[in-house]
Amino acid sequence: MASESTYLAGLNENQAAAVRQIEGPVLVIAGAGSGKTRVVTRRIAYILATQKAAPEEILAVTFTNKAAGEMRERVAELVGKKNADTVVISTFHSFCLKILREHIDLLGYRKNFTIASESDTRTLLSRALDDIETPEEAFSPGIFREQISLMKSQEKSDNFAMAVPAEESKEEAANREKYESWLPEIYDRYQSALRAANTVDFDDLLGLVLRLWKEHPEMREIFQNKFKYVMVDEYQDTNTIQYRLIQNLVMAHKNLCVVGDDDQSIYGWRGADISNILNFEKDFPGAKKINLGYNYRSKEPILAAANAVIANNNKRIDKEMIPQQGPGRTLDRIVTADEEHEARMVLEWMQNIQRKTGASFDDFAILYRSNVQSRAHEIALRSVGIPYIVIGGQEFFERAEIRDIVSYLKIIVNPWDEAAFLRVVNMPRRGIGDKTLHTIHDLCLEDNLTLGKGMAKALTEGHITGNAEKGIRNFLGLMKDFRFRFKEKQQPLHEIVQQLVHTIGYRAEIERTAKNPEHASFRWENIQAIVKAIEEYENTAENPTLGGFLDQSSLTRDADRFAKNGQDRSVVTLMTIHSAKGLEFPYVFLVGTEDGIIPHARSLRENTVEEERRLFYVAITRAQRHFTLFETCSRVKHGREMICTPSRFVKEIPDELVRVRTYAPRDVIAQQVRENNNTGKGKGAKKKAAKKKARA
DNA sequence: GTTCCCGAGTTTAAG
DNA sequence: ACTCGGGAAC
Repeated sequence: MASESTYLAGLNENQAAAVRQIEGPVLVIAGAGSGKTRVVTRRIAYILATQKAAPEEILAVTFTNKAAGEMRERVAELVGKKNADTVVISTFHSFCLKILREHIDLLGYRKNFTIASESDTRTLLSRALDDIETPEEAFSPGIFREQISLMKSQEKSDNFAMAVPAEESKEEAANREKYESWLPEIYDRYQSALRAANTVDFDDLLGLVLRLWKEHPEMREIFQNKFKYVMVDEYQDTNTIQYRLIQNLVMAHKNLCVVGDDDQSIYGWRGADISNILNFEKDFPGAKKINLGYNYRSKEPILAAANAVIANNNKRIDKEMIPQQGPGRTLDRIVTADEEHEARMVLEWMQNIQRKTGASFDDFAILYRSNVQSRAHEIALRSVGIPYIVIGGQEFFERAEIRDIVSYLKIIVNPWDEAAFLRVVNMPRRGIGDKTLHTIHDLCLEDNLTLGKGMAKALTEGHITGNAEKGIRNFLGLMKDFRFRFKEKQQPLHEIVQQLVHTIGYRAEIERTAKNPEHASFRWENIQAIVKAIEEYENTAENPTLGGFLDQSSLTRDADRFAKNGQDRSVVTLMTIHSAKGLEFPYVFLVGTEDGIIPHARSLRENTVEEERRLFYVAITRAQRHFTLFETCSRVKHGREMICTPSRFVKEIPDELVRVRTYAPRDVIAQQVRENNNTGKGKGAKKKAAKKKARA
């Protein structure tokens, strides 16, 4: 192990101060591009060098797997792989999952619990809604799901008040009150359903650890003693539960270093509480506050634009990043006619830059506010054969066929998993429909039975007959058989899964339901990919089990996967601004810079424009060399063509920092949109022809 | 009486 | 892509 001073080399004064200050509470304000990861990784190495803690006594918590992976890699460069692998570097969710796997029985769950995916929670909520007394009212499960998640992440399981929008009509207020009045019952039913199914949702993962520590203080002590130094990355994004977890953990020694930037707090919608970072010095009296202050990433105009925009926020720590990369090209703002035109201009612009600079595809990122925006750009890129990768959006583990197989595996691991059961009990179809499922469900509710017992009862008491009975028996037999095979461990996991796919006749099912042969082979390839993924897991995990694979896949999105493995060839990256946080690219294109896109329409209703501005700030600060804004004059939303106005944030960038290039006359296009919408049928060739003229 | 199939309208962001 | 509602098919 090198001496302590080794790890201070090459750092600026404040960075070094943050590394050296290992005792007591420390708040590091790490603006965009300030060398945050460098500071955290050096700090870990520094602590090790002082020999005040062993690697396994240091905990670093991040929000994403990607951040954890990168941190681990860079710690390894400093102190070697063996040490780096022993330091506990983990996301909140996987940290908590590990604890629950060992101790959840103290809370009355079984240790083979499964993690409910987002769609699982939707299934359970829909069921709960079916069960309530007044079915004539139309409820959207999504609103309950959102609200329940928010309540859980803010640790307010008894406060059912929903947020009141800035401007709320009488009708909206009545609607909100209707939801509020049902919320306690729905919450209760949903939570019982999760519990009965021996499943936990993502929020429970954190909440249950907190409960464990509260109800079993000796458990908390174990972890308090284990971790002598704790670090939290992206502290501005912590929600109340995460805040309480960290507080509980460091209570005794207060050796806590949090790193964050209030200007990059963009997860308020999922319960992140920016006051956690704003109040840190109050929470931890005597805390050292260190502002990293210098930006090593972006050229001057980029940073100047970002600084100017973010200055319009009221709730923030006043600060301005100081550029270290020298002067550069001003920003460009490209005004286009519609989405297609925008996508073509992105191509043209990219090729321009490539011709002038020789930049590779890897150097470009196309960022957008919402995943739906990616479609137009994918089509355009494909049309000219430019390789690209879309991060996020429809992810591998979210695909229907993958979820089917995963659901089978979940039931094998956890026979009570109702959401998984509902998904596949009739897939491929076994003649089990709504009626049969309701019969079973009602029996379970009535006598408080588990799924398996309810089914057994339904069969023995003759509630289910004919095809449905055959189907259920068939399904139960199948589960029993495969549960046995997995338990025996005579073959590798992936081979048994392959057999499962074969036994249920999934290939035929795909052929039968696919719209065309290409679709069928695509879906079949996905199935092969998951078998491959299991094989890969078996080859890398220390003690591979089916449950272990499920845990891993529940907490990993393929965005992380791609980031880790890297790509052999150079590709353009497409992703949301949210997924781009923490990344940097020489050339960044932000598309759809219109009011209603960013700031998102919903944020205008709900009065959360400051968070949207931070999002815009995050987008700008991803760029190293050059930043380009793209906007359109018209856009099809919900099947109707709409006139767009430039994002208010674009107007907040000082004129001298932007060069505007208009490739479509806004007023002419607005007029056309009005005409098209008036005549009713504006879609198709006619409209496109008119647009082409406008551009010419 | 159930289950199956098809077309319609809709989706803020992530672990 | 996913959920719904109506109507055909079993």
